[in-house]
Amino acid sequence: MPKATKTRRVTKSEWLEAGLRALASGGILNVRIDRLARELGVARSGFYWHFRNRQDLFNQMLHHWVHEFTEVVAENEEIQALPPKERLAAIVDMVQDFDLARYDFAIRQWAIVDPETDEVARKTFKLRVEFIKQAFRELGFTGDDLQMRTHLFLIYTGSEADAIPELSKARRRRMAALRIDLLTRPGDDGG
Amino acid sequence: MPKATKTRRVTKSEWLEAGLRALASGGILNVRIDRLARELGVARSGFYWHFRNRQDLFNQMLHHWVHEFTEVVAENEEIQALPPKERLAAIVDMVQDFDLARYDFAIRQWAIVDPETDEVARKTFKLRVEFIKQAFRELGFTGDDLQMRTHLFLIYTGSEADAIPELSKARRRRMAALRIDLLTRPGDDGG
DNA sequence: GCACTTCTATACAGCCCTGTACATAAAACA
DNA sequence: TGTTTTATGTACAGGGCTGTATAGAAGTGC
Repeated sequence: MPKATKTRRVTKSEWLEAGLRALASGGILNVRIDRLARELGVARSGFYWHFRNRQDLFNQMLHHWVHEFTEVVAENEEIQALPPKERLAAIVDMVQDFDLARYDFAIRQWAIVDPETDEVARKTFKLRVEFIKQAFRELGFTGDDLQMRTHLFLIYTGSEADAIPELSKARRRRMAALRIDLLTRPGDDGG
Repeated sequence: MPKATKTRRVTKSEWLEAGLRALASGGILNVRIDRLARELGVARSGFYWHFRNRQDLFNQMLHHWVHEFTEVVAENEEIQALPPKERLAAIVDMVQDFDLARYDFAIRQWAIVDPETDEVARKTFKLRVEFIKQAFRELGFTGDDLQMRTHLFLIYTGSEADAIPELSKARRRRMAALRIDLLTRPGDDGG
């Protein structure tokens, strides 16, 4: 029988995850070390063993966010191999299933205030744009039409969870299918 | 020649506007009375003459946000009189011209943390949904298709300024026209 | 000019939060 | 078992921010 430890121990990952939770629910200003410590049930001192200071945690949270989309979606070979329309549908599914947009909101707001975050966020969003644009390009869209469909897809997919939280999963799925149909429908010019 | 006043005077509106600016750029936690005072070039004491406390300012900021959309769009008789597709285009223009979505981001994040704000924000977003849905309904859409188009329009229109800030005004206009064309295009079933 | 209202500066008490120091406990490894 | 690594609790200094008290300055009406 394992003896119950007297003093709780918290790993670096736990601090990072607690920070990310705080970021998602209240923005970067809500990420306060003493509150994370209270939430984790320990004193703050352990935090400074894992991180130099608060800014260090911020940097690592940003880094985590940058790599999440890349690793889960952009470098996912199964998704890459799908034909474009199915690829878009798969991305919508993954964003929903893994809640991949849960920090986007807070990051955007953080970027307004912090230039370094702004630069990193811009690059990351640009990467997403290129990734989605490629799918629509393969479907034959070009120019403003291509750009418009890409933005419409991305903005919706990235904001749905926050903007429409009360939808049933079934209806969400039906509407996602309809949405992808509409977004991939040829234009008036027959292109 | 008007004598230069020695001590600057700040109206209630100025405090409110400064608070809203702080809200837009850093979320509700960024709204700090001493910072507003510094920005306005006065001491904090005047604030407490106009507002009971910080929460009182918060309430009035929320109230301001609620009424902005209603007064500028929903109660605008000229817009109401337009045929549905032109009405949607006019709303897109107004959101852009008056930057009507500038607090939406921050309000959504605020609502995550504060139940009262959540309730008010839900009602306000619901009002917008009903307003836009009416236009798509007049265009003949129903059911999931109606809901899908309404959400797609609203989420995009409400997030564009934050998500795609670097677009030229001309291109933004061209893409808005294309977008409305796509969103109002009949479905596969010919309806 | 004089009272009255409106707003301001200054000062204070108090809480929240960060970062550092340091002694100590628990786990990992020898 | 003893040593090293990995955390932990407690304590302290200091800045940030809120709300209150109070006296005074600037506009407003008479």
